[in-house]
Amino acid sequence: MATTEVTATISDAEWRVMRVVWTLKQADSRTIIALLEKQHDWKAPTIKTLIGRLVKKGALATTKQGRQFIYTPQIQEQAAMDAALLGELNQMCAMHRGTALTHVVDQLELSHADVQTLITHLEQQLATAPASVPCDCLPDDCEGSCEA
Amino acid sequence: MATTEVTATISDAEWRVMRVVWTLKQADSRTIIALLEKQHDWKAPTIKTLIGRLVKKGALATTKQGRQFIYTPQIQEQAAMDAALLGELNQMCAMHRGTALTHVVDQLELSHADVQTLITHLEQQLATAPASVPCDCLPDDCEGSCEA
DNA sequence: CTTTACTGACTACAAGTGTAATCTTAATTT
DNA sequence: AAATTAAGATTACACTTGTAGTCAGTAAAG
Repeated sequence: MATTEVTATISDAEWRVMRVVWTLKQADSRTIIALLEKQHDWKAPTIKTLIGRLVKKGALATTKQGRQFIYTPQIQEQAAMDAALLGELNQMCAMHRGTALTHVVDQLELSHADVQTLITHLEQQLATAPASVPCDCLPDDCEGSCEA
Repeated sequence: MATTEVTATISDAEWRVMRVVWTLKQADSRTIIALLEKQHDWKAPTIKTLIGRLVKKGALATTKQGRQFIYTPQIQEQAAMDAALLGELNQMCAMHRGTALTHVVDQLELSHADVQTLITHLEQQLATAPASVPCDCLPDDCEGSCEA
């Protein structure tokens, strides 16, 4: 099956490559390399390696076009972002996620529309939000307050 | 200097160890190992290795207590969470961060108080929020719409 | 005092990652 | 046709990470 494989694990450096391909929708290696050489001080072979790994991982597809390849993203940017973020949060203490989000929101510059959307979604959650979310760092439930 | 070293890079597996020590405030290896063996199917030596790496990285401090060590976190949990999350977001396209946050918020269970706090902070941002946040995936500014 | 058991140290090892050089083949230029 | 260039493939290599075995020393038990 695997209708939508969001599974591919993309490393930090590879993420940079994906970002330009996502933005361009599709690109040949010459273009990718030119753009990334400007952003980082990466050598061309470094970028080639990253592209190759992304193809092997299934994150980029290739279409032979004459002598070269055209690379196309095989995973959606937004889906990858959502998954990465959620994965990160889910490995942290549940009790502190809310505070982390608040701190992060304070540090980010979000558009007016995004802030508005967030508020709307949060207000909808208010009704059903639990009074508290317990710490889930220990196997049994010490409620985050069992002293050693 | 280095008054507050939030720099230490903590891997996924190491994060699990930190979570129990953060929650217990301090612990000896016996306790850490007992708890983690219950959560994962890790062998004791695996956990010992992780503890050792965290000590080397400066994320845990040791206090000799008789034959054993007492391990104490050297970085704050909330600060580490904030930094990890912000770091993750900052390596993603600025234009899509807001949407990612919305999606993530929809998937998380946050406490009533946390949701309320988030709303408050977001409402404060509304006033100064820019109309839009441009894509920053390309070196020059193609506004996320330059076709290949 | 000797044996046992547990703690921490050392060693191991494959996979992933960041970074890059070199090689090969095919195309472009002279 | 020969020489140069460029694209992708192959190879390299150190460091991190996940996972774990083994060893050594000291304290506890007999």
